[in-house]
Amino acid sequence: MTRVLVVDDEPQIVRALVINLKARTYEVDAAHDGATALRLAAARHPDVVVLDLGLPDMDGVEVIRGLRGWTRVPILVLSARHSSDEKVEALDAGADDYVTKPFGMDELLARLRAAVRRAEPAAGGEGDVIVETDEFTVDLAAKKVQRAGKDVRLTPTEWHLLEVLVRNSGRLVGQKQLLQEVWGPSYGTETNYLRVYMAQLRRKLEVDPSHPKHFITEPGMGYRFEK
Amino acid sequence: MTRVLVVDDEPQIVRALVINLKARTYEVDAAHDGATALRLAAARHPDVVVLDLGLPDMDGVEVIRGLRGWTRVPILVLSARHSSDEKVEALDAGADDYVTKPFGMDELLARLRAAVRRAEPAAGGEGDVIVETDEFTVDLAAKKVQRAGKDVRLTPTEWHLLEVLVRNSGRLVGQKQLLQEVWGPSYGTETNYLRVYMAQLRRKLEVDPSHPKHFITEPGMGYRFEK
DNA sequence: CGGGCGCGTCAGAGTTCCGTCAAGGACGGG
DNA sequence: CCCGTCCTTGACGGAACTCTGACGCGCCCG
Repeated sequence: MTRVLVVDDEPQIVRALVINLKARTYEVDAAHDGATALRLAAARHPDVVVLDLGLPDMDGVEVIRGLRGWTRVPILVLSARHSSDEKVEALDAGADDYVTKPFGMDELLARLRAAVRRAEPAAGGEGDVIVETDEFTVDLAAKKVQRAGKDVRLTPTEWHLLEVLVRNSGRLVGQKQLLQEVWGPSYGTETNYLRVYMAQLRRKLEVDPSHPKHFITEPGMGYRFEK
Repeated sequence: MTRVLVVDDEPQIVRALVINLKARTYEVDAAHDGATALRLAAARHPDVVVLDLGLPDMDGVEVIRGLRGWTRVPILVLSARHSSDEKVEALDAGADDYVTKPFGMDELLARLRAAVRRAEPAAGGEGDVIVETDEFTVDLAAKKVQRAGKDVRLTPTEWHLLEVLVRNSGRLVGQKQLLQEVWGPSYGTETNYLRVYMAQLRRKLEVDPSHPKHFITEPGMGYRFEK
C-alpha cells in the first residue's frame, strides 16, 4: 500500500486530505510542523510527501533540504504563495511538484499519482526484481529471501538493511548512508547498530558467517554487497 | 548535455522556449505536430519533452500515450486549458507535470530542471563512470578498484588519495593540495604521509611499483595520475 | 668529491574499527 | 498477565589502519 505523509498546519486542509486519501486506500501519516515531518519521514518512510510551505516552526524549503539530505522520496509542495520565485526556490531545493492553494482535489490526487508512479521501480512490465547469488535469492518486490529453497525469516530492520545493500549491488555503501537510510537521518554515527545487524544478516544468509562472501566489510568506509 | 524536445504549434512559443533553453545550454529539438514529435522522440531520445496539448494533427493525450508505450522520458505538459479534467487526464496518461498558459518562464525552467533531476540515475543500474588504464580500472561511484579482474582492497586513506589524483587525471596535483584534501586543511607540510601512501598505492596497483607508469612523481612539486 | 635534500621503503607502536556475545527493555499477541 | 520477538546498548578481544621514525638511494649543488 502506498504511504503518504501530509504536512500542513491548517487542520481543515489536513482533514480534507486525509479523508480523500484514505478513501482511495492510501495509508496516511500527518504532521503539523517541520520537525514532526522530518521525524515521521524518517520513522515511517512514506512513498510520497505532501508538504505545505507555510509551517509554524521552520521554513518549508528547509524541510525539503532536510529530506533531500538522505532520501529521494517524491515531494509535492502545497503553498498559498503564487510568486514565481517561491516556486523556483522550492523546486530547485528538491521538490518534485508545486501546487498553489486553493487547489482542486482531483488535480492534486492526479499529481500525486504521477509522482508515485514515476518513483516506481524503473524497468516496469516484467516480473519481480530478483537478485541471485550462489546461495540465496532476494526478491525485492515480494520482500522475500530464499535459501536452499526455503524462506528465510528476516526482521524488518534486517530486511531494510539488506534492501539498501542489494539495491546498491556491487557498490560500496558508506556506513553513514546505511544508518541514515535504515534508521533515519539522525542516526549517522551509531555504527554499533550496523555491526549487530550485519552480523545477523550474515548468520542468516552466509554459508560461513565469519568469512562472508557476499556482505563485505570495507574497514573505515562501509559495506558492500556482492553477488 | 541535456536534450529537450519542444512540441507546440504556435511558432512564437516555440521560439521563446528554444531561445531560453539554448541560452542555458540545453540542446533543443522542436516539433509542431504530434506525428513529428513522436518521430523526433524516437530518433533523438530527448532527456525531457515539453508538450503542448493543442496540436493540429492529434490529441495531445495521444502523444503522451504514444511516448509512454516505449519510454519513461519525463513529459512536461503545456496547455491553455485550465480545467481539472484535462489535467487529470494528461497526468494519468503518463505526463509528469502540467503547466497552464500563460506560464512564467522561470517557473517552467525550474519544473524542467526538477523533471530532469529526478530522472537521473537513481542509484541503481550499472551506469557508473569508470576510469580505465591498461592494468586496472577505477569506479569512482562504487568505490571499487579492479586489477586483472580481481577487486583490489584499499584503505580509506589510500582510496581518498587515489580519488583526488584520478579526479585530476593528467594534471599535476601539488603536495600541499593533496595533503589538505586527504588529511585536512591543517596538514600542509607532512609530506612523509604522501610518500608512505603513494608507495602503498603503487604497490597495489602498479605492475612494477618502483618504476611507476601511472602514479608519477614530480620532484619538489607533487604527483600526477596518468592513464 | 662530499654533503644536503627529496623521495622510496620498511617495520613497529598506537589507535581506531569491527565481530561477537549477552543482557535489558519495548511492544504486541495469545 | 505471560511469553516471544525485536530493537537497543554495553563490553571485550582481535583485526585493520594510521602514524612515526629510521635507513638507503639518487640527484643537485657546492
